[in-house]
Amino acid sequence: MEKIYQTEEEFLKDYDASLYEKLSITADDIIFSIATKEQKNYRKLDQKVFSVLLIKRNDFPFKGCWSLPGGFVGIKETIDEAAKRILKQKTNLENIYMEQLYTYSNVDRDPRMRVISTSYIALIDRSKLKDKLSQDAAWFQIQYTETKDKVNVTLKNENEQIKFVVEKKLKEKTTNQYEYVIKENGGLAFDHAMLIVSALQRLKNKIEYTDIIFNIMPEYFTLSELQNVYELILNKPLLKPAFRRVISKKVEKTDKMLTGEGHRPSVLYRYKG
Amino acid sequence: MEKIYQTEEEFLKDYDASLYEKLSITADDIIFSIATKEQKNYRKLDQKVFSVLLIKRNDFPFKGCWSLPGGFVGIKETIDEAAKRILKQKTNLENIYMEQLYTYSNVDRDPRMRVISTSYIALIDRSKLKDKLSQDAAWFQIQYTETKDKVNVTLKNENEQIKFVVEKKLKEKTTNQYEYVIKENGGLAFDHAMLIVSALQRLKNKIEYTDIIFNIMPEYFTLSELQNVYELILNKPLLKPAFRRVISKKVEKTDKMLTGEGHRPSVLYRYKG
DNA sequence: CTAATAGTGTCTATTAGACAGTATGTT
DNA sequence: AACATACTGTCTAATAGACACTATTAG
Repeated sequence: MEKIYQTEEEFLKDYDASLYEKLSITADDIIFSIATKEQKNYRKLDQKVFSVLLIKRNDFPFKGCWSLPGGFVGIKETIDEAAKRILKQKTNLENIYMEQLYTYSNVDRDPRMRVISTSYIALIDRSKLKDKLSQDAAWFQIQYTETKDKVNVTLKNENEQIKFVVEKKLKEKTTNQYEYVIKENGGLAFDHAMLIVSALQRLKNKIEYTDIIFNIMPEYFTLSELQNVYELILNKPLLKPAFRRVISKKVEKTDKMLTGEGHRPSVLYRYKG
Repeated sequence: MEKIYQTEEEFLKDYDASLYEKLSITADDIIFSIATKEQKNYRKLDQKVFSVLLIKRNDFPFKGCWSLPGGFVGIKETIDEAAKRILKQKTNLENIYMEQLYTYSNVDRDPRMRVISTSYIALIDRSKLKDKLSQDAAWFQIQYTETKDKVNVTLKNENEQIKFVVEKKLKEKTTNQYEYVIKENGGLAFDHAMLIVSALQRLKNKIEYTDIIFNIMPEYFTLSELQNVYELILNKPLLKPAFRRVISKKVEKTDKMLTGEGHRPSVLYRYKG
């Protein structure tokens, strides 16, 4: 016969937490940053490069594959804390912009067992990155093309190239929400090709109506550099006068200049928080 | 000595899933809808009412308190499926607009044990609600006022009134993200006051740049009704000509009219998907 | 006729798109 | 000098804000 509890205290004392089936949860970080690639022509501006951090897996499953940095959430830890801990392990950085993206719960995401994964976007200003990356980690340049129903992504580092294709399926027309289905995963672990595309899309959207971009920029930057980063992430060219008009509300001039570039120097700006 | 695995298959066969500490996950639904309250003055338009569905808890913890509909996610079920199952249990509705909101993982959210909760927003067009609600469920009208750093919410049904206050703490200035901290929870279970405020904010944002509102509207509606719903959710009046100009891209005229209202009849429109 | 809402016209202010021009440091 | 980029001016098109007006029905 079931016992009738009169008070919450009494109930909690007897509560058997093992009654419910449990599962494991991981945090996966999609860490983006901007790097600078020097140009050979002394007159040309240095090119900006948009990249994501990947980890070479040292264990099964997917041993030897590249994957997003991730790990199990401890029993006394929030998912946010786990996401930050993983970021710190790989980059030795703290106080970095992070945002929860989505919680994925497909039953067969992980071949080992039932694992739910919450993904986080992190944006790193590389000038803060003083220490070396953890030795299993590497930056991969992101280049992508997008059509109405497909995203093609190429990730490159000095030695390797990963290409994958994700299909966009309209899930909800009222809100333009898509479901992303991996068509070719290019050897990436788990469903990480999909997580990267989701993160890219989120970043691309947010860049249009928030100031999120300043988290990936160094403290001082020229307006051309800033425009360049916008263009890289949005994947389309912007008109200079319009860009300057709009961005001028968000930034402030400093008395610093960027000189020695083989052409007219430019004023350095700063985010007007 | 640790065994060295040569193939993934071999590794998976031996993998002991119990090695990692596990936890439970619940799905919580924040179900919004619009109802119509008849006016006494025959000339006046019926008033729209914005509401959320709450459940009277029949078990500890928080026995007797109102809470959001929620429940544990099964081991063979995705969180999305759980969220839909819960919605169906309480409203007998399927194919309803649902969207994942956030995953909360504070260690002490639930007094019983470590529980992580993923919240979902659902929008219901009440004309689809043919069956009675489950007997522990009730609609509560939402009214709220908002300042720079606080949200005051009143939930009302025929017999009861729940008032709660949630503080807004700016978490990230670049993206205007807030952390919500419950100041008075008005007797709601768990951290549900906070979940309701988060969902309200998300809805309020999305209504401005998506067509999400049409999920809460019946198939045919007048532009005044639609404007009324916008105003209820945004909590601010809109100018009629501007509203009509903008909304005209999203809706189409039908040949139906709404008559018998004590004044000039109005054309019924439909969402132009 | 009147109350109440439906629906339109228009003026102005603001913002976005496009292009052409001028300015300036480095080699 | 010439190259490459910095930076500005201005015209036009599109959009948003504000207000006043006309139109139509039930009672």
